[in-house]
Amino acid sequence: MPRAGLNTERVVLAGADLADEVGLEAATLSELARRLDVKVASLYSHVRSSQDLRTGIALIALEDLAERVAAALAGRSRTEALSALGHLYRDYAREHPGRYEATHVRLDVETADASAGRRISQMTRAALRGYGLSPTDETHAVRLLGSVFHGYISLEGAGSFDHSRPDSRTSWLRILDGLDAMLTTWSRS
Amino acid sequence: MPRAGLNTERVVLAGADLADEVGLEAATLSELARRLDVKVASLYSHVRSSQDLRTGIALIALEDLAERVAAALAGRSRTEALSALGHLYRDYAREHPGRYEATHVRLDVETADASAGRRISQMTRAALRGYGLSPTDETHAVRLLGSVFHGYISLEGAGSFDHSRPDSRTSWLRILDGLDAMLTTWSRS
DNA sequence: CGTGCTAACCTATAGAGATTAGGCATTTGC
DNA sequence: GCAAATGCCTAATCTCTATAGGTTAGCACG
Repeated sequence: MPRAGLNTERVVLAGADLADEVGLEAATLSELARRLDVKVASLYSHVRSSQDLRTGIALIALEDLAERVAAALAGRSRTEALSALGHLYRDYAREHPGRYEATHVRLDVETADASAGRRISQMTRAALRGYGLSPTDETHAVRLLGSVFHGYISLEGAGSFDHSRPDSRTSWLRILDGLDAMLTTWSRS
Repeated sequence: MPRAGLNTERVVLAGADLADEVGLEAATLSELARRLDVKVASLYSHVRSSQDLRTGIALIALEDLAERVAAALAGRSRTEALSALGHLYRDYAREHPGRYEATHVRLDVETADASAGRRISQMTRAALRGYGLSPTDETHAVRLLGSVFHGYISLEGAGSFDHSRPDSRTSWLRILDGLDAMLTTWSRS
């Protein structure tokens, strides 16, 4: 009988696509095997465990994001950079909900250090340089932005803003605007 | 043989305690049954499903939070109210990580409407009244605060701020301060 | 061409959790 | 002290994860 011709990369990519379709939680090895038309045990030649699959998806997603962040920040600073970042994350989460979810699974320290996550936070920090913050405030700002982006996208994804006016996009624009004003003020305090 | 004397409330409460200990994910009916010294099937007399258990934990947590929010906001407004809210959520998440996690599981519309969640958002809105925002901006502000609180606590819980300076509490204070300044500015725009 | 290695895939097995069906025993209300 | 309701049980079935160990496709090289 013919082989499926899998390897680790293809399995993880298929896992990422599956996660985008059905959610990270429901992206099980069993379902993945079904889609790849292969027995479950066969997948263990390519990934160590289901947790390992999730980690792989997270690493893919972080690479994706790092690439997009780099493109979005090129030639932009302050207001423009902030806005670009905000839209970028929100769009990515809508386009690839499973991958985005994977972005927030807990990674062990070495894996996290070796991931594209570091690059992303460095780029974010660089993008904030235009606000002229102190190094400490720059750290606070990176944490703040991470929190707002993650929090908003997570609540929006959970449907928290579905049943009230105004629509979510309006709030998002207003919030990005507010963050810009806030960072502008910070540089003077 | 003597009975354990369970009912729905006790089961859900034990589930909440278990979730605080081992995390919501790991708070399974099997483990719960073990702790209550009862067979798994017996729990189905009290909860419909493991999803139903999680929903129950979420409702308990929202009630808890509503109570604390009411106490924290009494006699406070603007800066003080905002700060009280921020510390309240962060403390609750540290004290009851499993219950806090449950707070963000997706509830169906009717359940969510009947929960203490509505009360919480109404109280939050009322607490912001002191900033003199337009009704629309008040909505944006409630969404912003929800996002920052949820996002920060979630990232902090995932260990994202563990391996860099300054410590997390310092950022939290700075962020609450920044939000206060931002809302103050909003009222004039 | 054929020998043989390696990677890809398989069967079989086992344990954990969720869920349902159906039965027995303990309480509780009268 | 009896009937009904309640609390708990055994047993069976699914699904998913994981491991052990066996088979074969397909290439690399003589």
